[in-house]
Amino acid sequence: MATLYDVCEKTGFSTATVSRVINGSGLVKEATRNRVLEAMEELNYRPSHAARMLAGQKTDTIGIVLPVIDNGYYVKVLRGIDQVVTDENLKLLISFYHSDVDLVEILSSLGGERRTDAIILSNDTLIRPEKVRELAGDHIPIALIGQNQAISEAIDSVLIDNFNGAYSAVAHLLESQPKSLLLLTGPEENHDSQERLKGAKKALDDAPYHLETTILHGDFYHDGGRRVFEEYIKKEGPIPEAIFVFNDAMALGVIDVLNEISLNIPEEVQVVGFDNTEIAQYIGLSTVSVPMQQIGVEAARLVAERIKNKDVKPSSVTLETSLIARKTTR
Amino acid sequence: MATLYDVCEKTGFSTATVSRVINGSGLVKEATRNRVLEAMEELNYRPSHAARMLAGQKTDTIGIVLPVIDNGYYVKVLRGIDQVVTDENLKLLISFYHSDVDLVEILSSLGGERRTDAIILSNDTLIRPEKVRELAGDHIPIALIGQNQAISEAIDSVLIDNFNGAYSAVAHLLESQPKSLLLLTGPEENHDSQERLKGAKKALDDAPYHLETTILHGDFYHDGGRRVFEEYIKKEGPIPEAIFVFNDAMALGVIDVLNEISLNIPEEVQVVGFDNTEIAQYIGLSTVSVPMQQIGVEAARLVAERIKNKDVKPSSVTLETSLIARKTTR
DNA sequence: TGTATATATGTTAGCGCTTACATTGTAAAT
DNA sequence: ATTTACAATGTAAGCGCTAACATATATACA
Repeated sequence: MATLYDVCEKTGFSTATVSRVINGSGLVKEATRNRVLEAMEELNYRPSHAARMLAGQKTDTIGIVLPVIDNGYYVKVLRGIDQVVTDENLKLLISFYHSDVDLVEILSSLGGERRTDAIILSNDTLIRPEKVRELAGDHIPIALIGQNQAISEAIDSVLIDNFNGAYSAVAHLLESQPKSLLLLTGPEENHDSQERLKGAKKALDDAPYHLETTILHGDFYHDGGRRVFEEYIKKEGPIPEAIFVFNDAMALGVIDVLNEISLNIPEEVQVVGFDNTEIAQYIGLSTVSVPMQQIGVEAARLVAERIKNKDVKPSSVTLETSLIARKTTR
Repeated sequence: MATLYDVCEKTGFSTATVSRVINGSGLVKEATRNRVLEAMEELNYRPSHAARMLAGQKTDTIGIVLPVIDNGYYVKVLRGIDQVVTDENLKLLISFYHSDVDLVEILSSLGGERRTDAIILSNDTLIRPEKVRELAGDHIPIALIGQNQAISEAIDSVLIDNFNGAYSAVAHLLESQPKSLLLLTGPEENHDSQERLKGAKKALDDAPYHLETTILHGDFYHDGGRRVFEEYIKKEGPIPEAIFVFNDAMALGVIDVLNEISLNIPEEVQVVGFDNTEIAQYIGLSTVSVPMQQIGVEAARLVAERIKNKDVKPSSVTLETSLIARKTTR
């Protein structure tokens, strides 16, 4: 494996000069540059990333930590990140967290060991910002994806407008004046879910008439949503005329149940989800669209910018959500 | 940021000893180890990954290069890889390739610059194995995912049994003795598609009766499959009683068309796909299941093993596929 | 021709670890 | 008490770059 020294030897130039042509920094005579380039080519030379990292104190890579990715959601986020990572000529180090691995361990490995210049943290499990900083080594930029407002003030973050998304979902449902409404939320401690609930309630407050509404708590998973809904209709009897499910996965579960008991959608029951997943598109579920890829883009931009320009106050960008009316609502 | 020297200073031990406790290599007295550990803790010391890479000549990370990942397919592969990566205490560097980026550039950056100890290459775009080796730097283990046999002999690889998957798909279709069969393949130059075609033809050869069969070439995308099928039925008239589509995405397109012209599935037309994607599960598409996560696991194992033990002959593992009969076939 | 000013290149000291090899400590064997 | 054999620790030379600083060379201007 050829080193920079080999290039020096072959061309007769010093390490400084060769380094300059590699990095395009400093002045180098055209002829010199060419001879060096040529030698590099002939030797099939490639700079050692490790050495550059060590000497240059930067890694040219950003880390992303995601919950297990089955979700489909994060794939798009990843795409968005990749977009800017490619543009900025960075690399992407990815870590998943799940029961087996410790978030703490991941963060201190990516940040503390300086494997990455910045971290994008998609944080489902709540974690305090000071803790994040401490772990990651306190000097390295971090951006949070989809975290709550309180944390956002201390750390760069990209949020989605859960409130308005939910608001418009319920408003849409109310257009046809259903007599009863069911809200199937996510886990109670989940921030997205909380915000969506607020938005939904506000829409109810703003409604021109009062309607009976029930709130059920789910877990954001298909089967969980299905089960909760199933149990509810078994015990409580009357099926609501409109249902706002706080994510698409659970909405699919609800629709399964509805189909099984042969209720017509949207004639007898209307359903709106949240996320706009691929399956939602495919089966024509009315839902609130979340700009997943854009989330990735913004998060990556945030940290890429922060790498270049460290001490700026944390900023938080909130991305709009929008209702997509399809076949499960009228 | 504390360095190893700070730990030395604080404890009075030499770099060698401290390094030993960090790496658990060599003999260290229990008392010494404890004092060092303690000092590391107090200083909040974390070894610099860059320095270790440079000194130790290894990166503890493996690279994965994937085509744009929208696919859903690769998410699972990623999960599988993550599984072993977590076990083996490695990190994962991910690169996507698409029109914007050069596979050549990716490989020489991951391998040539020694950012990774090994590379897993999911190779849709054919590339010659010598080329891969050359680019990646010739010294670093590479595993191919889903490449063709010829290449597999020169490089570690994990394959899926396309032939038997397709065979059983067609065999399944033939059970109900349809009078006509349509094969909607992938791109003609695609290796998976070629193998599936072979398997399908063999099943036809082995069939107890002869039936009219048509072959159409698609592109593995939903819309492409839809279009090809639409054009076919417009021109050719008679709808086949059985259709084997070479992947689920296109199968979904076909089913859309079938629904639009109000044909009953599976009564009038049966459809089998390939891949067993999430949507296929959801809508009940009969299909051939590909053990995607397992592919990731095997690929990662292959390279992890190869990192430890370089000069072993390339091996190739082929994973079984299996037919899953659901609602689109009888 | 001398001096200032840019331009082009070289010298060298790290960056923070690992590891071969050298040294010292200590308990068992003679 | 001396040798022997490990066990425990230390010394120091890299690993392959970057970049501050020093130097040399070319061009401009007086």
